[in-house]
Amino acid sequence: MKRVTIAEIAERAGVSIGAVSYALNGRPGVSEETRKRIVDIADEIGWRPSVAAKSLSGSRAHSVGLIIARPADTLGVEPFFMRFIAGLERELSGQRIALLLQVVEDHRAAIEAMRLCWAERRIDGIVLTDLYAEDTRIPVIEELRIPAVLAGRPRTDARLGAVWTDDKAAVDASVDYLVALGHRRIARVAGLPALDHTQVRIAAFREAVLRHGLSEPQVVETDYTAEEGAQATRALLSRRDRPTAILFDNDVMALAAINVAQEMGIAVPGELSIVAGDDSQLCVLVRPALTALSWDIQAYGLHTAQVLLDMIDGRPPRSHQENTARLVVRGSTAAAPPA
Amino acid sequence: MKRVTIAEIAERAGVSIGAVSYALNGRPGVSEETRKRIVDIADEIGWRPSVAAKSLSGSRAHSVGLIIARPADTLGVEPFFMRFIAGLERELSGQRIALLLQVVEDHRAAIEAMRLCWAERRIDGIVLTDLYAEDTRIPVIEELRIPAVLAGRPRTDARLGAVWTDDKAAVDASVDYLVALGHRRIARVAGLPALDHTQVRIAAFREAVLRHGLSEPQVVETDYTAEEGAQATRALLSRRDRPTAILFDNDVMALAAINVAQEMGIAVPGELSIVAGDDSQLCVLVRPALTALSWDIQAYGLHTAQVLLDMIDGRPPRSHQENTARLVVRGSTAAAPPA
DNA sequence: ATGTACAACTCAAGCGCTTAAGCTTCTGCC
DNA sequence: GGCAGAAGCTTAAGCGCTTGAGTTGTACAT
Repeated sequence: MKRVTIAEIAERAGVSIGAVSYALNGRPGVSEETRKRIVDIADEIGWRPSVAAKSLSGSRAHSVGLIIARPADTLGVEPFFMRFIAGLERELSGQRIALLLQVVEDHRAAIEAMRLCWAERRIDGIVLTDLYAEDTRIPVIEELRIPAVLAGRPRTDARLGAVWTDDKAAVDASVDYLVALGHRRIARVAGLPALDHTQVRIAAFREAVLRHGLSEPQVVETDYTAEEGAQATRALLSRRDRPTAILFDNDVMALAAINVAQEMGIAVPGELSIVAGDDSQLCVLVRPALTALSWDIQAYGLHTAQVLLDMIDGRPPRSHQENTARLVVRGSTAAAPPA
Repeated sequence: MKRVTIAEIAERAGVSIGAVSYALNGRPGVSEETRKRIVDIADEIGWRPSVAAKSLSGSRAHSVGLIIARPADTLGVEPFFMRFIAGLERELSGQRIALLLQVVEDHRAAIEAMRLCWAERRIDGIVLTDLYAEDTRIPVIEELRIPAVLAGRPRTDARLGAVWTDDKAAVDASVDYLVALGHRRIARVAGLPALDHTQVRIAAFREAVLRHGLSEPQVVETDYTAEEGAQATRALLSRRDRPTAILFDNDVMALAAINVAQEMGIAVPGELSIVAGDDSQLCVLVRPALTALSWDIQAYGLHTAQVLLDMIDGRPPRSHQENTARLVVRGSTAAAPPA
């Protein structure tokens, strides 16, 4: 099966292969008439550019990398990534850019993978997720000068694109809502402390609680798993002055908390209100349905891809802010129990 | 930033670039001594092959494609894909093969994406998931002669690899178990009827029910969503001779069923036993915890990649059978209520 | 008539690697 | 001594495309 190349198009059109290249790439150098003839022939014989040849001469790989650094078994539970990827794709596929996915264990492995992909000229740019407050990947990105976009808060110290959402506002809204319901003892079960947004949210939570003049804010840090979520909840609910409302950093832990409360004979939402940090189908399916912070992850992916592609095209890095998550109220929150 | 090429290695080693190529690819044509010298220099200056150049000359793209054909919003819920991908990766990354992921709406779009990727020489092979009984992608794969592996039952009509699991045995085990618990009216809420394994499982279910001499098997087909799962459950439970046990084709629908039963005042597992078709963290987190068919999806991905890579290397397509899913018994199943 | 400018091409080098074919040595053997 | 054969290289032609420099042809001003 012989490959169809521009040489064949050139021959059929009776022009040089250079002219064909100009024509097919929409650059000046050929008359509109010739261009049309060439494009028609290309369509007719079903020509497609060889990415390898394009990359080799044009120095563009026509792919971007997404390197997810998480232990494999915690991945399945997160509905986040598939949605995010679907969003990325929506932008990338239109521009004929491929998405190179890698799943690795940790940041060390991610850095190695990044270096390799870049050295092999497999990718033109990279999407960084799960940003740490101190992220070892960033210096490497800078050193290698890889176009990169952060799925998270922009950094002042780096010439990187960023797509982010106002975590502080979302936390504020949740706390305000619970306070309005009469809650005075509100706790937070946070995710991985190393993650940048975990810190932001914790800070926002502290501030909001103090702003309302409530008692000393209680925060427990976890690794996002159901196990640690349950454990944290158990600890909080065992205290004498147990909270009447808890904010969780994702949905899985919030769900685990419902079970813990049931175990301990604490009614949800009668005696305990629960707010989940991520919204997913899970929140709707469970009983009581979980009040959750909801936002458009697919749009997040889409915009992330847009910012990255802009950078690859040489435009300056942008910083795009997504809409703030909305609090979707369901059955897991109610007025605080009478003191 | 100049790229490090084999030309530089050749210069440093005082040999021709041809010799370097032979040396680095472990082919005969250079002495062991020279080879070592070349490899050392390559390591020292941090040389990495340009995939583009390799592809262009060697006619291998060093990537495989995974084109997921599903509407984006149903993707998030499925823990399947992330696990599967993690498994694929475990094999691919070791061999420096990249995974090209695409998410498209339907099979028509998937075919288009396949054709394009192949024409552009972006991929060496492809993984097919979500096989339909009549799958329009297969003729295209055959026409283009793309090395491909089916994540599903082997087809006799195609020279394709396959990695699969014995769905019939798994369904049999579930039915046997329920019958042993005394259930005589068992129903099934199946997934998408177009999917090949849905048909296999339905057939297995019918056969098992009849084998046990039970009443006419009841099967409802759905699209896997919680909504249709709930609706199907509601219909089944509204019948005069309502089932005392229902098998679901995934976990989300089983969960929806728990809610429906609660709505209708039917106790789970007291009056109704529920078995979920997929196992995920969901099953453990919900109350009652769901009895489910559990299997190693990551291994499934791993083996799928192995079979595909073998084919790409020119070995004949293999058909590998995974371990049959085990029934993990949790709180959602119990002895049948007394007649 | 001559020069200038520009559009529309052609040419050929080059991207980084593979690989068949050719060229030197060196060894072994009759 | 002479020759086959092999080991260990080098050479150069690709792979399919881009792109800067060069060429031709036409229109228009001088």
